[in-house]
Amino acid sequence: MPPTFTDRELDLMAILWERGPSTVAEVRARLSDDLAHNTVLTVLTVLENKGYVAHTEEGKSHRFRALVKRDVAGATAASRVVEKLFGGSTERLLTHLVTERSVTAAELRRLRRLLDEKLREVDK
Amino acid sequence: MPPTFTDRELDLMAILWERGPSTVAEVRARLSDDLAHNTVLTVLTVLENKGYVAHTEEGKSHRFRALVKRDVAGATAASRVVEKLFGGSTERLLTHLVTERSVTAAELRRLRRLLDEKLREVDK
DNA sequence: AATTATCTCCTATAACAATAGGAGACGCAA
DNA sequence: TTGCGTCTCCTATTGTTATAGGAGATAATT
Repeated sequence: MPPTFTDRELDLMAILWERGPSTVAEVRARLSDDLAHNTVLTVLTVLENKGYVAHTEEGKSHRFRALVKRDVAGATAASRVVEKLFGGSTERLLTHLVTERSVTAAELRRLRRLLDEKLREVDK
Repeated sequence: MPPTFTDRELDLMAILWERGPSTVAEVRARLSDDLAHNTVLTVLTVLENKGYVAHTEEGKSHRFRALVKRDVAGATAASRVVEKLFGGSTERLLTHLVTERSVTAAELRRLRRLLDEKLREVDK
């Protein structure tokens, strides 16, 4: 039931989330892989059938928009990663992200502030 | 090139990572879905063909072990989630995890310590 | 008006995912 | 020694993913 996407579907969804409602041509232009126009259209139609996007007519073409919010999809995906790849430990994923991926000092500081807030909330 | 798994494959890999080298029967016992013995065997064979697991004979049966380390697979998956679902921002995923998933006070504190270390390293 | 580019719609195909049955080997219990 | 359970091996089915060609409409271009 939670929204889940195949690799290619996710590529397209990412584009819709990033630049908002888009036509096939627009999506296709932003796509890193060079797919046929029809291929993109087909994938979008599949996503539509699954209820994850919808479209409105716009002249000759269709403008597709995401119906699922990125955070919702993100939460689902994050859960799965935590469960299956980090042994169910959110902390382990957090640690991984902080140590293995590049995070700027500013981001680290913001995150620390967030942790402080969280901790205050818990302690009280 | 990076190791990537289908849903079902990931279920099995998770078991191999958790309890180490296992026979089909052992994997099957730990599996939450009730799959036929042969189904499990087939998936393990597929994983073997892909080079992600290997097996050694053990009496009548085979003992399968993961060839890919969980962290490696985890890093790959985490990258993908960050790129496609959190707009490429590691910070956003971190924030999501801290605010939306249950993390204990102890974990928060450990994480804060980690951040402090990281920051000291950067500032210096 | 004729050509060209661009769309959707319908249809198709190859590859892979997911699941499992039956055959035959092999050890163990009765 | 005759089954019974368990195992791998081979094979198969159904569904989904990934990709796209051709037809026909329509808008833009010359």
